[in-house]
Amino acid sequence: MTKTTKRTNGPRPETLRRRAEILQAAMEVFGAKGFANGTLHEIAEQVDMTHAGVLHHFGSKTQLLVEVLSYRDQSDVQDLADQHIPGGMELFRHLVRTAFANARRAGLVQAYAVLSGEAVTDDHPARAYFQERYRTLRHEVTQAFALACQEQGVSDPQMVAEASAAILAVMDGLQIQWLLDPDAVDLAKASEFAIEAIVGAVLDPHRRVL
Amino acid sequence: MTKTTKRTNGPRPETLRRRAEILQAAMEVFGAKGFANGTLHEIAEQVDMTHAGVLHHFGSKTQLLVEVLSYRDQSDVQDLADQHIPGGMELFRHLVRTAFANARRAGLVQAYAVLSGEAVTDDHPARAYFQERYRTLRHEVTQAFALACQEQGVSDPQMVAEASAAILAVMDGLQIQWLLDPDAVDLAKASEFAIEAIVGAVLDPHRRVL
DNA sequence: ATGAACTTACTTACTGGCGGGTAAGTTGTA
DNA sequence: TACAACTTACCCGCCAGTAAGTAAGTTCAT
Repeated sequence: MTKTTKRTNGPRPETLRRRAEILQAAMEVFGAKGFANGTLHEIAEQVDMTHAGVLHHFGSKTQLLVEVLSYRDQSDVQDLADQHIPGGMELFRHLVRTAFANARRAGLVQAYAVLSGEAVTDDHPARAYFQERYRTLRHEVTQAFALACQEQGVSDPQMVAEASAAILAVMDGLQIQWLLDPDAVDLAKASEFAIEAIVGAVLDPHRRVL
Repeated sequence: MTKTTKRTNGPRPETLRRRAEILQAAMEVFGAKGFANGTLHEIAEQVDMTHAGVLHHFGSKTQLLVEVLSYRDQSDVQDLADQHIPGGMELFRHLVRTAFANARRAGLVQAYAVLSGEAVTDDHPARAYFQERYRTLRHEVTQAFALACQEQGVSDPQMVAEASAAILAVMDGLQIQWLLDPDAVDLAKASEFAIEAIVGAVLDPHRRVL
């Protein structure tokens, strides 16, 4: 087994491309119709295949969803590989930039909005994924706060935890309002404002307005 | 037709009670499973009926959903009839109180979270409802800001619009995180913090943190 | 180089179950 | 008598999953 190990060849490159196409189509369909309501037939149609063909690659609809989610994460990580993952104040600026970028990617935004909503239903296959995702994101934001706070000589873990969750929450919540009524809400600007407000409140916590 | 006007008697009180039971059950099922995934059978079961019985009252599954939503609004309005609808700063305090109350009503919270997520899918029957709902809520919050701002001599319609959307957004977004991971997020406290931060930023807009 | 042995990427065809909707009957109540 | 509130029974279409077949490609021995 020196060079020509007869090991099961990883799938051919053409196959990999095909799978990526399916994942892409699945993301679109689940985004447009939801997981429960989207059908394998519709996904298959988009890549000129039968639904049985899709099942050949992914085994089951549930498995397909799982792979859609992890695939997207994987490519995101890859995109960030060259750039470094920003920390401290730079992270907040990064989040704002993301909001601006999202305003031009309604499809993607809708997919995450729909699926995260569905995920809170009983025994949903994406529940674990979103649980983990939020946990991770909150952790990252918390770290950023820790760095920023220490520079400013502030420290209040409880408040930072609340603020971290809140920042992710505004972004998500604004997306829903924006998807429902794009003209009524300026996704990018509103996200920027809210993030700034929350970060500001953490760094300068001497206020009581209510 | 003097006393015994043969006018279509409003449905008998017993019937009204039965319908209310169905609406209640439907809210629970749609909340637990989503609209697409929840079944008439399951709803009917909860009120000891067949699914055809439910259809007898509401005609179709879609119609049932619509009536569930308007029914809930109706009772909410009724509950607030004695109390006055708060305005100005009092509204923000009211929202915070609502968040505290919601932390003890996971079922209701889940129903709204699930359905508002589903509503952004293509041609969803609840889309119009949520569109209108958010429009109304934003308007109310905007009014409250207008009042509070004029007391403080601030005015920036653009900012107020963003802040209004943002406040509703945080509340919704936090609900999702909380439903996914109740131990990781303190719904009430985080909502309070975020609302305070955003209101604070509007009333004292001389800051630039990013 | 070539053909046999095997694997991969599908398709066609079928199934089993479900879920919403409908039609026709049954019972109770005004 | 007439209508309201159901139930039973049925239909139809959809959809995930499976099984079996086929046409390519890959591997390998010769």
